[in-house]
Amino acid sequence: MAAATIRNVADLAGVSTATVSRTLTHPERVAKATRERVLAAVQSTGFVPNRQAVDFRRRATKNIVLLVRDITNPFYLDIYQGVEELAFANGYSVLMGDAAYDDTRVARYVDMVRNRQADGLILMTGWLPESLPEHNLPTTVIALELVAGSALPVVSIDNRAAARMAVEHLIALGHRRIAHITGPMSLMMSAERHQGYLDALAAAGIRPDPQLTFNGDFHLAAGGEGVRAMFRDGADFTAIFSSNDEMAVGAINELRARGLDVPGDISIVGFDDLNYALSSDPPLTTLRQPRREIGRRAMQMLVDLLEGRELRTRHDEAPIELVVRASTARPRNTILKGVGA
Amino acid sequence: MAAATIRNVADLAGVSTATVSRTLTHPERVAKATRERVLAAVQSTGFVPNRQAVDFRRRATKNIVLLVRDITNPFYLDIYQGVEELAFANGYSVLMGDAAYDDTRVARYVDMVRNRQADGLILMTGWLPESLPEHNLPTTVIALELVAGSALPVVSIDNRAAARMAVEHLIALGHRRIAHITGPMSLMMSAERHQGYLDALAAAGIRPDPQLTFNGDFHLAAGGEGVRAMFRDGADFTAIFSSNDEMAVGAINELRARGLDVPGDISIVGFDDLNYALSSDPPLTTLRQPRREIGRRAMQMLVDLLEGRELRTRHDEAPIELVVRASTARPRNTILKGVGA
DNA sequence: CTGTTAGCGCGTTCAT
DNA sequence: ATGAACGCGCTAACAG
Repeated sequence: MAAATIRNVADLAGVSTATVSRTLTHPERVAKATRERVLAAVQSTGFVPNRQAVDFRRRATKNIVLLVRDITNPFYLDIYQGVEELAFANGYSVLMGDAAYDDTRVARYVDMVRNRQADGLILMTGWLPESLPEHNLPTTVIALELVAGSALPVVSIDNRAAARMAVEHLIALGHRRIAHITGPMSLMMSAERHQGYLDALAAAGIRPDPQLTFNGDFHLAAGGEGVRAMFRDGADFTAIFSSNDEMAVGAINELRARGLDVPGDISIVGFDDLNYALSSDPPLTTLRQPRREIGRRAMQMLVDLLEGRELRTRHDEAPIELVVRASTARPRNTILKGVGA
Repeated sequence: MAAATIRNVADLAGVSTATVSRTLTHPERVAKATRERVLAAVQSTGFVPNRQAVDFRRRATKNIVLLVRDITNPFYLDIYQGVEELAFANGYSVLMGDAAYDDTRVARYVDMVRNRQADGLILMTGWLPESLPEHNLPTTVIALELVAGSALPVVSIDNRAAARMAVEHLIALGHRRIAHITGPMSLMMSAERHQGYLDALAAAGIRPDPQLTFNGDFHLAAGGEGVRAMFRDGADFTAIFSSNDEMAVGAINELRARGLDVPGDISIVGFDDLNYALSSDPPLTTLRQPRREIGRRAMQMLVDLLEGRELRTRHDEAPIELVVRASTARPRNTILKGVGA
């Protein structure tokens, strides 16, 4: 049962291959009678166009590459889902690539697009190898993981404003000694979140204490390390803003191990709203990113680009929401003087 | 800077396109002098073979589809990493598909292989639509999520033996009233794990109590539901074996909410060793699956199949390890009569 | 409206 | 050892 080709269909229907092709791609340009004859032949042969041949001829693959910084981060899953959803709706398939913090891997995935294995690229690495100037890139959209100094179209969130919102929540509860566990400072978003933290402090007239900033790496262990480091330095704080949920959980576990209560002794706000946030004990107050929606928008942007449509905007910003759960409360032993609630 | 074609190279080197092609694919069949001339021309034109044309000609795409049951499950991430690692090393790319528990989606991804968008398939759904008899499948390897009655090559673990190991650990600690929160019983692995649970009980001469089995669905909430249901039924137990970590965490949270201590009052063993297990409080005793290695092996098997090599085995079994952490301990108020430790 | 003709870019016979 | 010629399966330009 070798797959039927357009030739078989043409012979069976008594027409040329061109007519079969037309019937399938521009049915309105074919006489009704002919069309029906062709369709019947397609049916009876079980003909399915060879996608490889079609794509070769059209010089398009209908594949796109979604390149992420670190595939083991569950964070990307919902984004993938959003991307896949819109890709599917537009007839595209998604190739997921793992940059794994490695320049050569990024380069190879970019080459896949150049070599016509894919039509476009959604970049979520947060960086671009120096050897790859962006004007030399194929059709690309950046999602979420901003690349410093890039002029490529992007779908993101306002990290600075979001971080500020989180810290303002703590301030409104009455906290003034607030620590920040950051992400890797080489990533633009980490710097922006730290800036938002500083913004909130400044707006409340709180002088930032350098001892209360710990540079983490987004992994669980960094949360505990941060807490340990700050205690070792004799730091004094009643709340922590962690730049992601994973480190927040690490921090909670470390605090617990030291006999401290969350939020009784220390309040914690995370960032992301992963499953972690819900399954942790106590459930985490955190910033929810509309990940799936971000995936959708990025893919829509890429499709628009690929099909030559005008872009509504080159910098799309998705909304962030503060989800208040049980890991934040008023500080103990603090007399609130008309601050917020 | 239109991309150079083989024609340009041939002209520049003063040879035929056939010779250029040969130089690139079978260098030994070309005279040294000619070869060097061709290679120089390749250099100076910056020629890179058009992958689409090559693949079309060779009738291969160098893509494979990794189809998972539910993409939002972080469980698959490490497997993906292993698959991608070996794919990358062998010049393949990975298309990750989300079956989302939906027959038509499975069929669609299978069609992608049929339509030559990919060369092969790694199936991790745990089921196959009835409309897709497996003899009608493209080159396929099953990983981890066994399909009942399938004869396809597979990389998996011994779920039954692993579950037995977990329950024996509890028995060795002195537990005798042990509950089991299962996965969806429509999945073969859930049934196997339950069988392993029964095996361990039987070997220890413990009569299984139907009241102590709760059918979950692998989601966080099911853990809590299981605990609630068993308490409502007046069940009496000192330990729980949960068929995955996520439900184990759900169970812990529910027990805590009822003022019970883990492992003081109730011991819990999970399955998978996801991040959940480490980040939970207390850290979870669980069964570690070598996920990345499983991914590697499955991809190696698929590559072997695709390139016509002999398979070492059609049923590869990866080793499982019991990781003892802090969620299990001896039962309170129980006098151990020479049982294990 | 339909058929003929001409490739897309490459790998591979089959001669030489 | 090399080149001419062919074809993978399909679509698009051009006639008719």
